[in-house]
Amino acid sequence: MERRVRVRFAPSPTGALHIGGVRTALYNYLFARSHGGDFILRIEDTDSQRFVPGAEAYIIEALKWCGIKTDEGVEQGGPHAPYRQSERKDIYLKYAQQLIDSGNAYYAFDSAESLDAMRKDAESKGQTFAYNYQVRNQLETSLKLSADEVKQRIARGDQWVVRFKMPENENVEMDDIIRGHITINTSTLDDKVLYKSADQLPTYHLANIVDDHLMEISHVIRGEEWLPSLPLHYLLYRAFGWTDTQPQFAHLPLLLKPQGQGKLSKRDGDKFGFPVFPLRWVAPDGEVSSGYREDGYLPEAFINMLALLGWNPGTEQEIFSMDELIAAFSLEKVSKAGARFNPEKAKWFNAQYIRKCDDAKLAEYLIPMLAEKGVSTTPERAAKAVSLIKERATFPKDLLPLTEYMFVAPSQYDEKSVAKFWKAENVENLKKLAAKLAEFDKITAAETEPAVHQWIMDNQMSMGQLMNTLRIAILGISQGPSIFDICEFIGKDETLKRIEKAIMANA
RNA sequence: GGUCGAUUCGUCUAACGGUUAGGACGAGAGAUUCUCAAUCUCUAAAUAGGAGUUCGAUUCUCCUAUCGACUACCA
Repeated sequence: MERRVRVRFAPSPTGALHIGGVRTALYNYLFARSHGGDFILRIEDTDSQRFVPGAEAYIIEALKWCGIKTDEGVEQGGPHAPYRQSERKDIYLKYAQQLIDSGNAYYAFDSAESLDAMRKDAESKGQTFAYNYQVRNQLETSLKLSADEVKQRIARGDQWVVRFKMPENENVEMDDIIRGHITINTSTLDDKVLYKSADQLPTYHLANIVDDHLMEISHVIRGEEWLPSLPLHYLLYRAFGWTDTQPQFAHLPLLLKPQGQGKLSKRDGDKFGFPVFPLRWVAPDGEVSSGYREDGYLPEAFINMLALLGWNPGTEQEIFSMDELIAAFSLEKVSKAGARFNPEKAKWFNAQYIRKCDDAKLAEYLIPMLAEKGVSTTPERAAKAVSLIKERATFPKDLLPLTEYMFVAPSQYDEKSVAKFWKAENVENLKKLAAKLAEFDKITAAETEPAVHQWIMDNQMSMGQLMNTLRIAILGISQGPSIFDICEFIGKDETLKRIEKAIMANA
């Protein structure tokens, strides 16, 4: 009997979501959709210290921009609401108590200071302090205090936490969809805190297992940084008696910095000239980080690029729509090693998507940019201009410099181009060409161009020299799409005017 | 330090015991064009090292090296 696929993306609202987090969300989403399952957004705000206002709204907006739609979550609610752990705080203590009653957890009364002291002490001896089976019986815990003593201490307001009682010397056998079988001995693990006294909230470990269970999560797809906690999580499921419905796990490889060492961090984005965040983010301290959206990346390109960072369908296809990603995605094809982020390839993806984009859609980017330059035009004209140059653009902002000369006559002429082509003979021929062009009712690439080419050959002029001289007169520089396409676009009158103006200006 | 994980061109990756180790980005060269892009063609570029297992290892095992994650009353 197959369980319904239900996955969750469970970020902490401690800041902006970086692209590693977006990729985790994406893989969860792709997995859910490809199995006809549910994608749930749960906010894990159990750390009251690190909570950042605005972070949750950012996460929601980022997922929307990416086209990742949530089926249940903080925004739309659902059968397991609420989806914000701070609003679920009442349910966790009960489960912590259940673990204590079954002998799988205990109260510990150590103060933060005494733990610190023990850590320092161990460090000074060159050892690492671990709160485990070796030390827990020497410390103040409910394990050695009587039930009454424990009650009294809690009643009188002593600080306490609930810790998991990690079994001694037991091999935990685990399976990961991406990494395969993993074994670890519990003696290397410590008694993790499950419930914090500081803010009366569960830690990640407890809240995570309880909520995944309650929300009937079938697959946990998360970053590799969680792999070391996997045995704890397995043991927690066992302690609760939930092993039969325990989700399957898949730990994703990390995203690495483009240069140097280490995983991609929130700090290195703008240092290397590319964003690490999907959207622009202004931190509470005022620090601004750039975003893919604001830098001109199309969400489809961004998602396509991200999907292929650590996953590959095994074919040579590289351009995928979201639907195609859903159809092709499988966790088994996710690679095991960390992936270094490549900003150059990200640009290439964007250029591919600009090219695929509708002219009318791109015109929507162009029109306001032209307006800012004092040029007003129709959507049709803008779309036509875009169609001539869109394969040369990487970002929407490239559209303006690429089309501006189609709307405004050049006011200056590129020195190098002039030096190369603006010669007396060429200018004479240009004047003749202007007279020739004047004979046409209107200029079209389809008819005028072959006619002019024939005329140039008949008159034994140099095609390259004359065409580039014309190009300078029309555009001011020797660049751009076919010159007759541009002349057709600006029209016969404007073409002749620009030729005349160029001759005057460069006389 | 300990535990766990990873290791194919500069980068992302394919090849799940038998291939001239493939593709893409980037780089270089050429073709094309009225120019610049684009496009097309071509080139350089990799199995971390060492032992095994096997008729045969990129692929399986072990060791070494390197990188990474984790080692909080953070997630």
